[in-house]
Amino acid sequence: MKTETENRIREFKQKCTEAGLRLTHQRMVIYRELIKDKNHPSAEDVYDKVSEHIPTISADTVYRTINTFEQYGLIQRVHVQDDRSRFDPKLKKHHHLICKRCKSIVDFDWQTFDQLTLPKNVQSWGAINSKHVEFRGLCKKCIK
Amino acid sequence: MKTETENRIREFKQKCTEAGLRLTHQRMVIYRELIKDKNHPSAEDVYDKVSEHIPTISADTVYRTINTFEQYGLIQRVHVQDDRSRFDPKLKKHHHLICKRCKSIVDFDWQTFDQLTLPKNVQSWGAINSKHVEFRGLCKKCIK
DNA sequence: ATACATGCAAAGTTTTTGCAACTCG
DNA sequence: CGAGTTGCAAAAACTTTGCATGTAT
Repeated sequence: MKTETENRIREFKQKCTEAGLRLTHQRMVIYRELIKDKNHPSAEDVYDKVSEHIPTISADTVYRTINTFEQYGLIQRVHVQDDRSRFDPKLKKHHHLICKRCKSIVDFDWQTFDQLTLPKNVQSWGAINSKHVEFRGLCKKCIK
Repeated sequence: MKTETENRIREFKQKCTEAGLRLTHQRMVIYRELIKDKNHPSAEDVYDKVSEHIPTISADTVYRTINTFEQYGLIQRVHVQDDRSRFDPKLKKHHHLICKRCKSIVDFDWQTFDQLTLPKNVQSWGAINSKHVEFRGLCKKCIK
Protein backbone atom coordinates (compact mmCIF):
# COMPACT_ATOMS: atom_id res chain seq x y z
CA MET A 1 0.00 0.00 0.00
CA LYS A 2 2.73 2.35 1.04
CA THR A 3 4.79 0.61 -1.59
CA GLU A 4 2.04 1.15 -4.13
CA THR A 5 2.37 4.90 -3.72
CA GLU A 6 6.15 4.71 -3.81
CA ASN A 7 5.97 2.78 -7.04
CA ARG A 8 3.73 5.32 -8.65
CA ILE A 9 5.96 8.17 -7.57
CA ARG A 10 8.99 6.38 -8.97
CA GLU A 11 7.20 5.69 -12.21
CA PHE A 12 6.08 9.32 -12.33
CA LYS A 13 9.61 10.60 -11.90
CA GLN A 14 10.86 8.31 -14.58
CA LYS A 15 8.20 9.33 -17.07
CA CYS A 16 8.87 12.99 -16.40
CA THR A 17 12.56 12.54 -17.02
CA GLU A 18 11.92 10.61 -20.19
CA ALA A 19 9.56 13.30 -21.41
CA GLY A 20 11.89 16.11 -20.49
CA LEU A 21 9.53 17.47 -17.85
CA ARG A 22 11.24 19.10 -14.90
CA LEU A 23 10.60 17.60 -11.50
CA THR A 24 9.57 20.70 -9.63
CA HIS A 25 8.33 20.74 -6.09
CA GLN A 26 4.89 21.86 -7.27
CA ARG A 27 4.57 19.01 -9.73
CA MET A 28 5.60 16.44 -7.15
CA VAL A 29 3.03 17.67 -4.65
CA ILE A 30 0.29 17.94 -7.26
CA TYR A 31 0.91 14.42 -8.48
CA ARG A 32 1.03 13.08 -4.94
CA GLU A 33 -2.36 14.62 -4.17
CA LEU A 34 -3.81 13.29 -7.39
CA ILE A 35 -2.94 9.71 -6.51
CA LYS A 36 -3.91 10.15 -2.88
CA ASP A 37 -7.44 11.36 -3.66
CA LYS A 38 -9.59 8.35 -4.47
CA ASN A 39 -12.57 10.28 -5.80
CA HIS A 40 -11.23 11.63 -9.07
CA PRO A 41 -10.68 15.20 -7.92
CA SER A 42 -11.43 18.36 -9.85
CA ALA A 43 -8.70 20.91 -10.45
CA GLU A 44 -10.07 22.95 -7.59
CA ASP A 45 -9.98 19.94 -5.26
CA VAL A 46 -6.35 19.45 -6.13
CA TYR A 47 -5.63 23.13 -5.64
CA ASP A 48 -7.17 23.06 -2.18
CA LYS A 49 -5.19 20.01 -1.13
CA VAL A 50 -1.92 21.25 -2.59
CA SER A 51 -2.40 24.64 -0.97
CA GLU A 52 -2.08 22.97 2.41
CA HIS A 53 1.45 21.98 1.49
CA ILE A 54 2.40 24.95 -0.65
CA PRO A 55 0.32 27.93 0.50
CA THR A 56 1.83 30.21 -2.13
CA ILE A 57 0.88 28.05 -5.11
CA SER A 58 -1.47 29.66 -7.59
CA ALA A 59 -4.52 28.02 -9.08
CA ASP A 60 -3.30 28.57 -12.62
CA THR A 61 -0.20 26.53 -11.86
CA VAL A 62 -2.44 23.67 -10.82
CA TYR A 63 -4.52 23.98 -13.98
CA ARG A 64 -1.42 24.24 -16.13
CA THR A 65 0.28 21.33 -14.43
CA ILE A 66 -2.77 19.11 -14.67
CA ASN A 67 -3.06 19.93 -18.35
CA THR A 68 0.59 19.07 -18.82
CA PHE A 69 0.14 15.77 -17.01
CA GLU A 70 -2.83 14.96 -19.20
CA GLN A 71 -0.93 15.88 -22.32
CA TYR A 72 1.91 13.57 -21.39
CA GLY A 73 -0.42 10.74 -20.48
CA LEU A 74 0.34 10.84 -16.76
CA ILE A 75 -3.31 11.28 -15.84
CA GLN A 76 -6.62 11.21 -17.67
CA ARG A 77 -9.49 13.62 -17.80
CA VAL A 78 -12.83 12.17 -16.76
CA HIS A 79 -15.80 13.48 -18.66
CA VAL A 80 -18.62 13.11 -16.23
CA GLN A 81 -19.75 16.39 -14.94
CA ASP A 82 -20.94 19.42 -16.80
CA ASP A 83 -19.45 22.19 -14.75
CA ARG A 84 -15.91 21.02 -14.13
CA SER A 85 -13.39 18.43 -15.21
CA ARG A 86 -12.36 15.60 -12.95
CA PHE A 87 -9.06 13.75 -13.17
CA ASP A 88 -8.00 10.15 -12.89
CA PRO A 89 -4.42 9.13 -12.19
CA LYS A 90 -5.20 5.45 -12.77
CA LEU A 91 -3.91 4.51 -16.19
CA LYS A 92 -4.94 0.86 -16.27
CA LYS A 93 -8.12 0.14 -18.20
CA HIS A 94 -11.19 0.52 -16.01
CA HIS A 95 -14.74 1.82 -16.01
CA HIS A 96 -16.82 4.18 -13.91
CA LEU A 97 -19.86 4.17 -11.68
CA ILE A 98 -21.12 7.72 -11.31
CA CYS A 99 -23.58 8.94 -8.71
CA LYS A 100 -25.82 11.66 -10.08
CA ARG A 101 -26.43 13.12 -6.69
CA CYS A 102 -23.11 13.20 -4.82
CA LYS A 103 -21.02 13.10 -7.99
CA SER A 104 -18.83 10.36 -6.62
CA ILE A 105 -16.98 8.25 -9.15
CA VAL A 106 -16.14 4.63 -8.41
CA ASP A 107 -13.84 2.52 -10.55
CA PHE A 108 -14.62 -1.02 -11.62
CA ASP A 109 -13.11 -3.63 -13.88
CA TRP A 110 -15.10 -5.62 -16.41
CA GLN A 111 -13.13 -8.07 -18.46
CA THR A 112 -16.21 -9.57 -20.09
CA PHE A 113 -16.85 -6.19 -21.63
CA ASP A 114 -13.23 -5.53 -22.50
CA GLN A 115 -13.14 -8.71 -24.58
CA LEU A 116 -16.37 -8.15 -26.47
CA THR A 117 -16.31 -7.98 -30.24
CA LEU A 118 -17.31 -4.55 -31.44
CA PRO A 119 -20.33 -3.99 -33.67
CA LYS A 120 -19.49 -3.80 -37.37
CA ASN A 121 -20.53 -0.19 -37.91
CA VAL A 122 -18.29 0.75 -35.00
CA GLN A 123 -15.32 -1.03 -36.50
CA SER A 124 -15.61 0.98 -39.68
CA TRP A 125 -15.91 4.32 -37.91
CA GLY A 126 -12.20 4.94 -37.50
CA ALA A 127 -9.49 4.14 -34.94
CA ILE A 128 -10.65 3.55 -31.40
CA ASN A 129 -8.26 4.20 -28.53
CA SER A 130 -10.48 3.86 -25.54
CA LYS A 131 -13.50 1.74 -24.77
CA HIS A 132 -15.18 2.99 -21.69
CA VAL A 133 -18.35 2.10 -19.84
CA GLU A 134 -20.23 4.56 -17.67
CA PHE A 135 -23.02 3.56 -15.36
CA ARG A 136 -24.96 6.42 -13.85
CA GLY A 137 -27.41 6.29 -11.04
CA LEU A 138 -27.56 6.68 -7.31
CA CYS A 139 -24.99 5.16 -4.99
CA LYS A 140 -26.17 3.38 -1.85
CA LYS A 141 -25.50 6.34 0.42
CA CYS A 142 -27.55 8.64 -1.74
CA ILE A 143 -30.47 6.23 -1.89
CA LYS A 144 -30.36 6.41 1.91
CA MET B 1 -38.13 11.03 -42.65
CA LYS B 2 -40.29 14.10 -42.86
CA THR B 3 -42.78 12.06 -40.89
CA GLU B 4 -40.12 11.22 -38.33
CA THR B 5 -39.66 14.89 -37.56
CA GLU B 6 -43.40 15.48 -37.47
CA ASN B 7 -43.77 12.67 -34.98
CA ARG B 8 -41.14 14.07 -32.69
CA ILE B 9 -42.66 17.52 -32.82
CA ARG B 10 -46.06 16.07 -32.00
CA GLU B 11 -44.62 14.06 -29.12
CA PHE B 12 -42.79 17.17 -27.93
CA LYS B 13 -45.94 19.23 -27.89
CA GLN B 14 -47.76 16.55 -26.02
CA LYS B 15 -45.05 16.20 -23.38
CA CYS B 16 -44.94 19.95 -22.91
CA THR B 17 -48.66 20.12 -22.39
CA GLU B 18 -48.57 17.23 -19.95
CA ALA B 19 -45.74 18.86 -18.03
CA GLY B 20 -47.42 22.25 -18.01
CA LEU B 21 -44.71 23.81 -20.14
CA ARG B 22 -45.90 26.60 -22.40
CA LEU B 23 -45.48 26.09 -26.12
CA THR B 24 -43.70 29.30 -26.98
CA HIS B 25 -42.31 30.14 -30.37
CA GLN B 26 -38.77 30.10 -28.96
CA ARG B 27 -39.17 26.64 -27.49
CA MET B 28 -40.59 25.26 -30.70
CA VAL B 29 -37.70 26.61 -32.76
CA ILE B 30 -35.10 25.49 -30.24
CA TYR B 31 -36.49 21.98 -30.14
CA ARG B 32 -36.71 21.83 -33.91
CA GLU B 33 -33.05 22.79 -34.24
CA LEU B 34 -32.06 20.26 -31.61
CA ILE B 35 -33.60 17.39 -33.52
CA LYS B 36 -32.39 18.69 -36.87
CA ASP B 37 -28.74 18.86 -35.82
CA LYS B 38 -27.28 15.36 -36.02
CA ASN B 39 -24.06 16.15 -34.23
CA HIS B 40 -25.22 16.66 -30.68
CA PRO B 41 -24.98 20.44 -30.67
CA SER B 42 -23.68 22.64 -27.89
CA ALA B 43 -25.85 25.39 -26.48
CA GLU B 44 -23.93 27.85 -28.61
CA ASP B 45 -24.55 25.79 -31.74
CA VAL B 46 -28.23 25.84 -30.99
CA TYR B 47 -28.15 29.55 -30.31
CA ASP B 48 -26.49 30.21 -33.66
CA LYS B 49 -29.02 28.11 -35.54
CA VAL B 50 -32.02 29.51 -33.73
CA SER B 51 -30.78 33.06 -34.26
CA GLU B 52 -31.27 32.57 -37.99
CA HIS B 53 -34.96 32.13 -37.36
CA ILE B 54 -35.38 34.45 -34.37
CA PRO B 55 -32.67 37.10 -34.62
CA THR B 56 -33.78 38.77 -31.39
CA ILE B 57 -33.46 35.68 -29.23
CA SER B 58 -30.95 35.92 -26.42
CA ALA B 59 -28.37 33.31 -25.51
CA ASP B 60 -29.65 33.00 -21.99
CA THR B 61 -33.05 31.98 -23.27
CA VAL B 62 -31.41 29.17 -25.17
CA TYR B 63 -29.46 28.06 -22.10
CA ARG B 64 -32.54 28.31 -19.92
CA THR B 65 -34.72 26.48 -22.39
CA ILE B 66 -32.22 23.70 -22.89
CA ASN B 67 -31.94 23.28 -19.13
CA THR B 68 -35.70 23.11 -18.88
CA PHE B 69 -35.85 20.49 -21.63
CA GLU B 70 -33.23 18.45 -19.84
CA GLN B 71 -35.05 18.77 -16.56
CA TYR B 72 -38.25 17.51 -18.11
CA GLY B 73 -36.51 14.65 -19.90
CA LEU B 74 -37.07 16.03 -23.38
CA ILE B 75 -33.36 15.94 -24.18
CA GLN B 76 -30.22 14.62 -22.53
CA ARG B 77 -26.92 16.20 -21.71
CA VAL B 78 -23.93 14.46 -23.23
CA HIS B 79 -20.82 14.42 -21.07
CA VAL B 80 -18.04 14.20 -23.56
CA GLN B 81 -16.23 17.44 -23.77
CA ASP B 82 -14.62 19.43 -21.04
CA ASP B 83 -15.30 22.94 -22.14
CA ARG B 84 -18.95 22.82 -23.07
CA SER B 85 -22.02 20.63 -22.78
CA ARG B 86 -23.49 18.91 -25.79
CA PHE B 87 -27.09 17.83 -26.09
CA ASP B 88 -28.87 14.80 -27.43
CA PRO B 89 -32.55 14.82 -28.35
CA LYS B 90 -32.56 11.07 -28.95
CA LEU B 91 -34.15 9.41 -25.96
CA LYS B 92 -33.87 5.80 -27.04
CA LYS B 93 -30.97 3.85 -25.53
CA HIS B 94 -27.82 4.23 -27.58
CA HIS B 95 -24.07 4.69 -27.29
CA HIS B 96 -21.47 7.11 -28.60
CA LEU B 97 -18.41 7.18 -30.80
CA ILE B 98 -16.43 10.32 -30.08
CA CYS B 99 -13.68 11.76 -32.23
CA LYS B 100 -10.97 13.40 -30.13
CA ARG B 101 -9.95 15.68 -32.92
CA CYS B 102 -13.11 17.01 -34.56
CA LYS B 103 -15.31 16.36 -31.50
CA SER B 104 -17.97 14.71 -33.61
CA ILE B 105 -20.29 12.35 -31.82
CA VAL B 106 -21.82 9.39 -33.64
CA ASP B 107 -24.60 7.24 -32.22
CA PHE B 108 -24.60 3.47 -32.35
CA ASP B 109 -26.72 0.65 -30.99
CA TRP B 110 -25.28 -2.38 -29.28
CA GLN B 111 -27.79 -4.90 -28.04
CA THR B 112 -25.16 -7.44 -27.07
CA PHE B 113 -23.87 -4.95 -24.56
CA ASP B 114 -27.30 -3.86 -23.40
CA GLN B 115 -28.14 -7.44 -22.45
CA LEU B 116 -24.91 -8.18 -20.59
CA THR B 117 -25.06 -9.24 -16.95
CA LEU B 118 -23.40 -6.67 -14.75
CA PRO B 119 -20.39 -7.51 -12.58
CA LYS B 120 -21.30 -8.33 -8.97
CA ASN B 121 -19.56 -5.37 -7.35
CA VAL B 122 -21.44 -3.11 -9.73
CA GLN B 123 -24.78 -4.60 -8.77
CA SER B 124 -24.17 -3.81 -5.12
CA TRP B 125 -23.11 -0.20 -5.75
CA GLY B 126 -26.60 1.28 -5.83
CA ALA B 127 -29.32 1.89 -8.39
CA ILE B 128 -28.21 2.23 -11.97
CA ASN B 129 -30.34 4.25 -14.40
CA SER B 130 -28.14 4.43 -17.42
CA LYS B 131 -25.61 2.08 -18.95
CA HIS B 132 -23.59 3.88 -21.53
CA VAL B 133 -20.61 2.99 -23.69
CA GLU B 134 -18.19 5.56 -25.02
CA PHE B 135 -15.60 4.80 -27.61
CA ARG B 136 -13.05 7.50 -28.19
CA GLY B 137 -10.58 7.77 -30.97
CA LEU B 138 -10.19 9.28 -34.39
CA CYS B 139 -12.92 9.15 -36.99
CA LYS B 140 -12.03 8.27 -40.57
CA LYS B 141 -12.00 11.86 -41.75
CA CYS B 142 -9.59 12.88 -39.03
CA ILE B 143 -7.23 10.00 -39.75
CA LYS B 144 -7.17 11.36 -43.33
C1' DA C 1 -56.04 37.58 -15.92
C1' DT C 2 -52.04 35.67 -14.33
C1' DA C 3 -48.51 32.63 -13.82
C1' DC C 4 -44.92 31.39 -16.72
C1' DA C 5 -41.29 32.92 -20.33
C1' DT C 6 -38.31 36.07 -22.49
C1' DG C 7 -34.77 39.75 -23.19
C1' DC C 8 -31.44 42.54 -21.36
C1' DA C 9 -27.61 43.35 -18.70
C1' DA C 10 -24.75 42.02 -15.27
C1' DA C 11 -22.48 38.65 -12.65
C1' DG C 12 -20.75 33.95 -11.52
C1' DT C 13 -17.66 29.92 -12.47
C1' DT C 14 -14.19 27.55 -14.38
C1' DT C 15 -10.17 27.73 -17.07
C1' DT C 16 -6.58 30.06 -19.93
C1' DT C 17 -2.93 33.44 -21.08
C1' DG C 18 0.93 37.15 -21.17
C1' DC C 19 4.83 38.34 -18.90
C1' DA C 20 8.46 38.95 -15.60
C1' DA C 21 10.85 36.42 -12.07
C1' DC C 22 12.54 32.09 -10.70
C1' DT C 23 14.65 27.42 -10.79
C1' DC C 24 15.80 22.63 -12.27
C1' DG C 25 19.17 20.09 -14.79
C1' DC D 1 23.72 29.29 -17.71
C1' DG D 2 19.29 28.77 -20.17
C1' DA D 3 15.16 26.80 -21.29
C1' DG D 4 11.31 25.28 -18.93
C1' DT D 5 8.12 26.71 -14.76
C1' DT D 6 5.84 29.50 -11.66
C1' DG D 7 3.09 33.41 -9.73
C1' DC D 8 0.48 37.29 -10.50
C1' DA D 9 -3.08 39.56 -12.62
C1' DA D 10 -6.09 40.00 -16.12
C1' DA D 11 -9.02 37.99 -19.40
C1' DA D 12 -11.49 34.51 -21.85
C1' DA D 13 -15.12 31.16 -22.27
C1' DC D 14 -19.26 29.27 -20.82
C1' DT D 15 -23.32 29.54 -18.09
C1' DT D 16 -26.52 31.53 -14.66
C1' DT D 17 -29.44 35.14 -12.48
C1' DG D 18 -32.44 39.41 -11.24
C1' DC D 19 -35.78 42.07 -12.91
C1' DA D 20 -39.06 44.36 -15.86
C1' DT D 21 -41.74 43.31 -19.88
C1' DG D 22 -44.25 40.21 -22.67
C1' DT D 23 -47.33 36.26 -23.67
C1' DA D 24 -49.66 31.52 -23.66
C1' DT D 25 -53.38 29.39 -21.60
